[in-house]
Amino acid sequence: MEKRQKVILKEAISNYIQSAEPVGSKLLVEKLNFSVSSATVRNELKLLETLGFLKQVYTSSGRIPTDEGYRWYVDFLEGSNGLASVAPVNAQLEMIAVQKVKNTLNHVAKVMSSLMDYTAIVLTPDIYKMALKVVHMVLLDLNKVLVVLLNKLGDNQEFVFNLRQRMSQDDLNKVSQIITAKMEGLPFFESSDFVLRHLVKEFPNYASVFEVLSKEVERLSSFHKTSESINVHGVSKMIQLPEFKNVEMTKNVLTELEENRFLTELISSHIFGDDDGVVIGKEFNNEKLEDCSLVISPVKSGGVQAGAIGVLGPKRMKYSYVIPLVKQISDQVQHYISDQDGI
Amino acid sequence: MEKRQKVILKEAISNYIQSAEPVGSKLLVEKLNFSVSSATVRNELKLLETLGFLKQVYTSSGRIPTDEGYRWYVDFLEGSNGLASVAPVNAQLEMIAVQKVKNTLNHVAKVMSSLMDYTAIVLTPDIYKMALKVVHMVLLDLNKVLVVLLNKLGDNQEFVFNLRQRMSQDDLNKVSQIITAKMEGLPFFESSDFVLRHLVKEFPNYASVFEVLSKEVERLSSFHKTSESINVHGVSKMIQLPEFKNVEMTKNVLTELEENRFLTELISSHIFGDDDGVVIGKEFNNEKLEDCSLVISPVKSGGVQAGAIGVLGPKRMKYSYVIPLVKQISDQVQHYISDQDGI
DNA sequence: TTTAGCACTCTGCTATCAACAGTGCTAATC
DNA sequence: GATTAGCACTGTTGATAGCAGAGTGCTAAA
Repeated sequence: MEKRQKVILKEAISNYIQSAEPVGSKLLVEKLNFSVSSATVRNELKLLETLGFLKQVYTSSGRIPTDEGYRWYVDFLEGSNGLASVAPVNAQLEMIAVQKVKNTLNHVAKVMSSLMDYTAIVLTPDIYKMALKVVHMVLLDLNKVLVVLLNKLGDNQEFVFNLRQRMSQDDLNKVSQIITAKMEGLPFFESSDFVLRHLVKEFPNYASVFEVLSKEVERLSSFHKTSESINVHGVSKMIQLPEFKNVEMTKNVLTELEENRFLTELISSHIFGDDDGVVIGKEFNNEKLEDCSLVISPVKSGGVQAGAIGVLGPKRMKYSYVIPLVKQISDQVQHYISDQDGI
Repeated sequence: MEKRQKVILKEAISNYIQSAEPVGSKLLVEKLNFSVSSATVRNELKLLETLGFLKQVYTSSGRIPTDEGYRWYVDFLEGSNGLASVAPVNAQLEMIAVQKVKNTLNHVAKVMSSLMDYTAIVLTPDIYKMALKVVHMVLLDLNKVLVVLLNKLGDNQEFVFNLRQRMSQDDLNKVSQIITAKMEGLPFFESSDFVLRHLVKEFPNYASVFEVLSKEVERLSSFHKTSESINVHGVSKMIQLPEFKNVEMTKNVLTELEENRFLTELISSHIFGDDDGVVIGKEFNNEKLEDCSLVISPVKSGGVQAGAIGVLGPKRMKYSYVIPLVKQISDQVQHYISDQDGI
């Protein structure tokens, strides 16, 4: 592609992103201060159409970008330094200090959604894959035990279960030590089934606790697997955008946001891949989201996956703003999380 | 109002609820197997319109209910035994056993939304008003402390804070005992500021912990006050209903569901009132919700407020199904919660 | 009190038309 | 060979009109 074509394509796409109106040759000549006529631009546009970057809404309408067009645009922005640098958003993020990672990320999503008209998404840590650091068990009530799992990330997670027989806090301390010794470094929910069964035999006097705990963890796992680990903010602003006049599309997108299994898996898988973290239209491989785009950035802390933040909007998204914003915020959050854990 | 008028009004409203189409005199005669002509029904309809229960969409269209009409209808259903009895929904609710109340209620909302096309809302317990039973503090890390608040309801809530100086678990146990002794029965977040300041003087050797804790609680309070205590399921199904063709209305409702302060307060206040738990259209005193209705039922456990479940839908809601359903489910949940706490 | 009959009103759909934005093509020009 | 002016052509959009249909309100009779 020649330089002029690139300039025209870029201008056409960024114009459409702004106006949501198909752009024509005349407008482009004006915007670009070109010394060529609209007819020349028309020829170029036609070429860009055969290349698959632009399309017409109807015969002899102006052009709008195809998915491939957006993809080229995003790659172009990322290649050249077309991405605006975004000022840190300290002010609103400051209150996030000491918090559980999950709460922190949810708050971040709220702040982020206030900075644009799209939907902010956070994926909170996958507790199943987290390496255990230490287990604490606290006797809350006569027979109610709070289990606190502290992972290597410095983040904690709790759940409660009922004992069948009375135990003292001292006993629970011993049990906690036993479990910690066996499971340190392992992902708790994935390994506990095997380990606990083993412990039942090894420590017959605590067999009852291990059995109950084992069953409880199993039950919790199946419950957690079906429950949300995704959090969403700013839907109401997004659906005011012109593309959401289409009720069918709106319905589809909201459905995917509510029954979030697809998005959860997509984001999870993208976190570990090494792509640019932008998914455009058909790249979702999901009809319900084919009019949308998603910008994702993982949040790590001390080399461990702490979660991810992302932005879902129409394909006609202000990539030049959103991409650096998401990166900026994920960087900041990473610092906050690392700081508070002293890693 | 005479009997025939009541029959006509009831039939008109329930018909509109089913069809979403204005109902006319001819249709009513058919449906009711009346031995009178459509002209007679027309006269009655006119009367019902002057009484304020029905209105026309335009001159000489069929009738649709006014807010007052819906109100009459709901009161009528509740007065007569027009409310269908709903079979218990044990199957899906069984997995909720030992869980924190918050998780339980969220799960219930999901199940409930699967039973209809409206939005299920749950309000989780207001931690600010809960009477404290006991405080546990657990040393998680070198300087990280997990605070566990157990309330009279048997429900627990945790938060984490960082110590300024090293302390042993033994010290923390003492501190926990001191706080528990002072604050038992009080609402923790509302009282802790005052109590903790006092403890700083009373126990100089623990002054530092009490100070840090005090600041932390203050920070957490302001954070929690702005955070959600509401949870929502089934929006995507609801917006497929014909009333949500109107984009403006959809936008309004989604906004209120996202920035849920209004709904949160409304539901909270209704929990303690002694009305029937149905809010219709203008009764919201909120323009954004004036095309909606809300059915709420509180969830109590051992005399204490544990939260609330509700259903938000269009005014044209299947009250005869939703009202008993919500009550049925809230009863069931109440039993589950009470059972698990052994109260 | 009820009803048949009729004029009247407003919607919702379809067709038609003009304005217009923008294209594609051709032939002329640099 | 690249560029451009000119023009015919295409499809959208918005306004307007016409028409069938559903449903009412009113009147006069039963």
